[in-house]
Amino acid sequence: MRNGPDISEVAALIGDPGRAHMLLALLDGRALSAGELAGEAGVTLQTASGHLARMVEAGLLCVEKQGRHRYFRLATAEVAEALSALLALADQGARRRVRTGPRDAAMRKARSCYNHLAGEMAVRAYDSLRQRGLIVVAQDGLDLSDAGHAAFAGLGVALTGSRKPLCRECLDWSERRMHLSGPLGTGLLTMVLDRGWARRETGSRVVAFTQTGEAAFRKAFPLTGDV
Amino acid sequence: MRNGPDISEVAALIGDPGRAHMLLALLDGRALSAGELAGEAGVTLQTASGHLARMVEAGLLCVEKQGRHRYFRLATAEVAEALSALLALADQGARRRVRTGPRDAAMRKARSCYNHLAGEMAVRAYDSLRQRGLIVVAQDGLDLSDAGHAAFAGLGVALTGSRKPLCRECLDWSERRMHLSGPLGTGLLTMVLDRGWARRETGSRVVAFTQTGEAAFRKAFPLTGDV
DNA sequence: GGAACACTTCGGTTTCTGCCGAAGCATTCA
DNA sequence: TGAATGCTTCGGCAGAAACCGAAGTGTTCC
Repeated sequence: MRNGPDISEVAALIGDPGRAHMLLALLDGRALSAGELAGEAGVTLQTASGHLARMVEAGLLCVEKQGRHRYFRLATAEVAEALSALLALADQGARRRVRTGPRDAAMRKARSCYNHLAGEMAVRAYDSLRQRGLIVVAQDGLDLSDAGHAAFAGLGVALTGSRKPLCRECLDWSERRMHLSGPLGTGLLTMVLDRGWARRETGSRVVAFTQTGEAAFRKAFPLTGDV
Repeated sequence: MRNGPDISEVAALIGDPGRAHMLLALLDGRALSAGELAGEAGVTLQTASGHLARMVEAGLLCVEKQGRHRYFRLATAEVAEALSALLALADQGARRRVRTGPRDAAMRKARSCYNHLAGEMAVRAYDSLRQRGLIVVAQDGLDLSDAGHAAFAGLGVALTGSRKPLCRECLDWSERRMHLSGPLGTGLLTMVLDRGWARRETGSRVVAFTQTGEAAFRKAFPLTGDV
């Protein structure tokens, strides 16, 4: 008998295997059509349609109509954060029986989260920026210092548009550390892909770095203690 | 059709209104008996017992047997984090219809989260410590600098025990900012209560500061820009 | 216009699970 | 030892919802 927002409604929505599959498929930030999501969840189109309608109604997803397709994506960064937190929980629960497989190694190293970079490489970038004073704690979140602006301009990351909530922190479920999200995190991911330092693995959230790409990334985001 | 940890299982568990009520009741970090939790959820004892058994089995809760009572508490900080993330989601969903009531003002100002302090006051303490260089980004999380150790000793916060993951960051669902968790966050909360700067409001997570207590807190954790 | 396609809505079946009454353990107190 | 208390287990019921077949809406292509 308590007031306040009702967790159980959202949680129950995520609590259906079909819907959970769809949400996880969208966690990399891309927009997928209803048909693709139905295939992902392993249900028929009409079942998926019902699920999607409910998730849009609840504010978990947003829709973009394009011709005879309807593309769905996660509505807000909060949704991605909640999913990440639940992933960490489920992971912790499963960790008792099985050891993390070799397939997960690539996921731990680098993957896309919502629309930014996550994993070891993302945490490295975050720590490097913090250490070098390129991002600083501001009144409402993190802010990019002047030197930081210069550094990102040098890397070819465009940071136009509203610069108010330029960068945010996001908890990393494999590293249990913070990494960058927000426009800055998004710009970082697109930069890495544009430069060919890494490419998305089809059908998964893995972001696979090339050997030279990883070296370039490490050089761009040095940490004290590096060789 | 995907591998990886199964979110839906945990989410479905949290997705039942009764279980969600119990979990939220435990979010302040205290241990409650099965009977108290049954009352909280508004169900009979035998129903609650089933719910609790399932949540323990899933690793959401842990039990401590004491005489003929069984006390339940959240198993890990990850559970509290996931609940906070879901709270943020549910809050965002509800924000469309109703405006946040006056009762919520106290919650926003200060409340207990798991076993540490959250809300505006907690964010202030975190920012102050960051600004003054008393906590620094370390290899695996945050670390307390030597000056930080001295400062906390001066405040009477005991920091014995394993000092490895001394402080962690935790996302604040009302402020959307980081605040302290971990031993340091716990110590902060107990210090505030011990000194009589604030007291827990019975039956809620609100931590109510006294007028002098708030002034003392603000003095102990100054921010540039203060009067 | 008609066919193909992407998706939604409707209706009915089936499965799941939350719920409580009753009975069963375990612990404490007299 | 017996009664009271706190909690768990069992069994059956009732409501919810996930699912798919079939039919309907809107868009594109020929």
